[in-house]
Amino acid sequence: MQLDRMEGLKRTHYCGVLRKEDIEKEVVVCGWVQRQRDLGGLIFIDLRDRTGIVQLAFDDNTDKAIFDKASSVRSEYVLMAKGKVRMRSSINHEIPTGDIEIEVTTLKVLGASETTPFEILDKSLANEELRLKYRYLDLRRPVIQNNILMRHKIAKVTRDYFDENGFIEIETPTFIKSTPEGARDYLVPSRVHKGSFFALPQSPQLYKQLLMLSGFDRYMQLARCYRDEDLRADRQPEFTQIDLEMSFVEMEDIFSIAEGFISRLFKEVLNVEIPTPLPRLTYTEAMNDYGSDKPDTRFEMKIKDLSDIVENCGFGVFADTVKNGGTVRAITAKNAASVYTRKEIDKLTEDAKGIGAKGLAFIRWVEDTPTCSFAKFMTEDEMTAIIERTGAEKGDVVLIVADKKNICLSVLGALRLTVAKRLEIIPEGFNFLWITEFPFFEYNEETGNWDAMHHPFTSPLDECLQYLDTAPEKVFAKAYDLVLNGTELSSGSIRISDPELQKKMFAALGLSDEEAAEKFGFLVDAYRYGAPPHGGMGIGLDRLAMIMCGCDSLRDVIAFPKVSNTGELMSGAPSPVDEKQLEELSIGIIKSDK
RNA sequence: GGCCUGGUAGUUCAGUUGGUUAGAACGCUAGCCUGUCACGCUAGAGGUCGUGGGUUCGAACCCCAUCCAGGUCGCCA
Repeated sequence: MQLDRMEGLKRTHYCGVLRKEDIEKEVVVCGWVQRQRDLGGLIFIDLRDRTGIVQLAFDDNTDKAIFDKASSVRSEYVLMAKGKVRMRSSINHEIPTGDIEIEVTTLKVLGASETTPFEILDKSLANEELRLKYRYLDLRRPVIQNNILMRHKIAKVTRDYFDENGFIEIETPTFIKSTPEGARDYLVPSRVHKGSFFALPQSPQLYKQLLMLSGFDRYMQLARCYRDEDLRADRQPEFTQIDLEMSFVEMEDIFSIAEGFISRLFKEVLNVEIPTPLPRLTYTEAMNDYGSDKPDTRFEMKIKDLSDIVENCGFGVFADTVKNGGTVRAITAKNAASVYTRKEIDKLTEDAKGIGAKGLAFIRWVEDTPTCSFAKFMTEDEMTAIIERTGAEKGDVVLIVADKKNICLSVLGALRLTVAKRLEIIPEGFNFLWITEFPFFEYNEETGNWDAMHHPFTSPLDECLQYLDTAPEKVFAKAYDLVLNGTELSSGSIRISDPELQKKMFAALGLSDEEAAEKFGFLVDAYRYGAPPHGGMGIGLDRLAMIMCGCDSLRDVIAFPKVSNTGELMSGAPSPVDEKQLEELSIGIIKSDK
């Protein structure tokens, strides 16, 4: 195929912007062929660019040469067309440019295309694996282009907002010192320092804290972050955070900056009003009511504690659990009895067992009186009390888990989501929620140690300081998460700026001075030279874009995403490298039998 | 690493109890067609049934292993 050259021809309009008002104008448009319709003596071509589609018209009687060229054009050819905008003889009400078409006088074929592996349709019929292998074609689809465009708008509004509020964007390094805490690091071998490695940052955490000590006062960055852990629909190994840190602030100041950002962002990008201040729940409330530290509060279905009712009942599973320090709790699924048949509940039970429950007791209220498998062990008063506590009515299903408190709550929290999705009772919309007062310590059953739940630089709540040495479980942190529709969007804290307090925290975590110096030496040193009170947060840009675009997967809002084995299907990364490259780095590959 | 789901034409899928030549739609190619817009009509090409092994007279179908993709648990301070 002989391709044409542009020869000085300039685009005057994007395809999707032409309207009735442009009739009689000479225009030049560029784009890809969505479809060519050859009617015999008449050809129509839908030309597509990132703004939309416009129809090109060719008539056999007007110009035979152009007509023949148009007839040779195939899907996804790249064209440049000059011509006059005119009214269509039959209007297409489905598209914005449906009133007009371009009577083409100059047609240039700038790029030919082989038949694509899948059709470039907005509602693609091809599966994701194929689309990711040919991601550059997938990215031609308007729905994906709109997502990428919205992501751009989000980034733009973010920079505008924080700039207007005195934040300075500062880039922090992406080759940094590896620290053993947290997620697994991606490592980059150093050629100069043989046997030593850089790590890619999991977040700019330490650097942004140092920037506060340097006096930059308000910092933000659209920061690339890396974690070498397994993927999920909402987890990619490389991702972007709206990272920020502020000096001379307390939690409330950070909340109000973040809330101002959220409401501005949703107004500008989606024209949606987010009322502020955003609602808050403490970690303890969230766990007790919803069995999750990132509850989806768009629907109720709160967890109810039945322990006091069943403590002395005749049903051994319940009574023994309570007597052994466990708990018995329930959720009530309204009007679920028709969906959740015996068989369906059995499936739920399997789900529950899969996530750690020993079993699932239930009440399925179909007839006039509630019935359940354990009723024969209960007194009438106990049953009445359970019905009253759970608020169950005819048509409802009550799911009951008896176990250690943390298992019981997390299982019910998971079931709550499963059931709500199945019953389709989750309303549309954007439901923001702060989770506050996280526990500082987390008991590690394997090691018998108390680990930091957030990170060791998180400030404890002032009123908890007295329990540091005596009762770690009573110490809560100035740490907070921002949750949107049940997705953890952001995590942040007020940091410790007092070196003495930091020392105490390291001690409480079982770190000696030497160990602390070894792991965080430069940071600990820095705090000895005048540290302002400061805190901040990191907001997941990808997750935010995903929810704002109404997508279920991060892959839909990332131009070139990774798949579940952390690879990239298009380029085939990661890949083996030359022996020579490894030699320069003094790296050998250990062959494993597995 | 565990569990669940899927892999058949370029694409999306169907494929009965294991039984003759593995089908449909879209796409593609060719021809016809002057107002289409998911154009229409006619004809045609197109398949290692993910891969390897096994059972069987016979496997897309049953068994085992393995690869790939998705979801999820572990993991993600």
